Amino acid sequence: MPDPLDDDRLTLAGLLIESSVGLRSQLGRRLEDECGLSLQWFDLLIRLARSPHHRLRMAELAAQTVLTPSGLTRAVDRLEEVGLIERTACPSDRRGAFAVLTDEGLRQVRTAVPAHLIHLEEHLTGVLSESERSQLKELLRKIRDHVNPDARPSGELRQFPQP
Amino acid sequence: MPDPLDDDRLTLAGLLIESSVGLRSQLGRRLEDECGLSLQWFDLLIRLARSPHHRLRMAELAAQTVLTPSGLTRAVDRLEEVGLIERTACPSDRRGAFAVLTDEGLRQVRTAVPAHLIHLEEHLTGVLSESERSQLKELLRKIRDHVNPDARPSGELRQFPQP
DNA sequence: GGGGCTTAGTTGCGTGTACAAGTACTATAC
DNA sequence: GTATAGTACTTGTACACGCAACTAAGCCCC
Repeated sequence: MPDPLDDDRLTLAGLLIESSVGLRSQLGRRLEDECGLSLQWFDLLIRLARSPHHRLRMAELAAQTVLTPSGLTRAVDRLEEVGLIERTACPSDRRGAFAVLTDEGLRQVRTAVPAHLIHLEEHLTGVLSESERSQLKELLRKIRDHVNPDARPSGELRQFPQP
Repeated sequence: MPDPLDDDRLTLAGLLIESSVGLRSQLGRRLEDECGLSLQWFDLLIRLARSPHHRLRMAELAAQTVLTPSGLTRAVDRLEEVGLIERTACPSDRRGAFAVLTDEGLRQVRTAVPAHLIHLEEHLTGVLSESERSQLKELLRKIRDHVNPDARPSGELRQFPQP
């Protein structure tokens, strides 16, 4: 009788989590050192940068990221304080708010992205062949779609309804 | 000229992080509801359970988990308070401390693991075929070993020097 | 058009975390 | 053998996060 403590699925889950946490910490350190942006901020900024008009509703942004709506509110507060994003009211729904990238915010993302791509290459894609990368992408997409179906775009540009 | 914002590597990194975060939040919720253990605690307990004599040096445990030494100290404090683990002095190095699973701690892990395996099956391995699982495992192992070479065992039982 | 119900976002509060400084011990050098 | 450097862990402090409760606005339906 095999000990359930040795189950293979535990290993797989452990590897997934360790890879991700390890990668995050490496990328975060590099980005912080070289661009003065936390990974969290960079993540929010780049998602806005990739969206039409450089803006997204708070709820959409929250769904795409690691944050709860509450966490996003504070994060956006901080980003607004340093002038990288702004809030604007939604004309068609007065409850809603858009987070909009400022010019300075866009400038910072565009500066940070090339550095980030280098880090990515060093810490992630560098150890994988072309075909491994696409294998991994498909496998992870399955998992992501299953555990968090709301978080569609993370590179896959989806069709946003124009605001 | 392709926009660097659309680079494929960003997608891959995003998928990895989203998968892991999504999985963690699903697993954490289930485990909390059904076993009264946070994923953090479960992670610590299971690592001890898989180690010889059900014990590990604080530094080793910290390296294997998501925590810094400081974070681990508090986490172990809390686990000690509820009687799931204990600290014992290291005879050969009086600076060091072992975290040791108590009988109650071991009991709780052994109770939680079967439930956790079911959750794992539902949220992770269920969407993958046998061959996809082993593909994914090898890919992730490469990444994990690259981003966090200290975190060897997460299923791969390594040979510990006997204390 | 005024009750109920839902949704979008924000705030109060407790908890958990990391960073940096501190303590106690070990190892190295001379 | 004693000064110096390094290691293993712990504490002080500050901050970011999630949960739950709240406000405000939209939606429905009679």
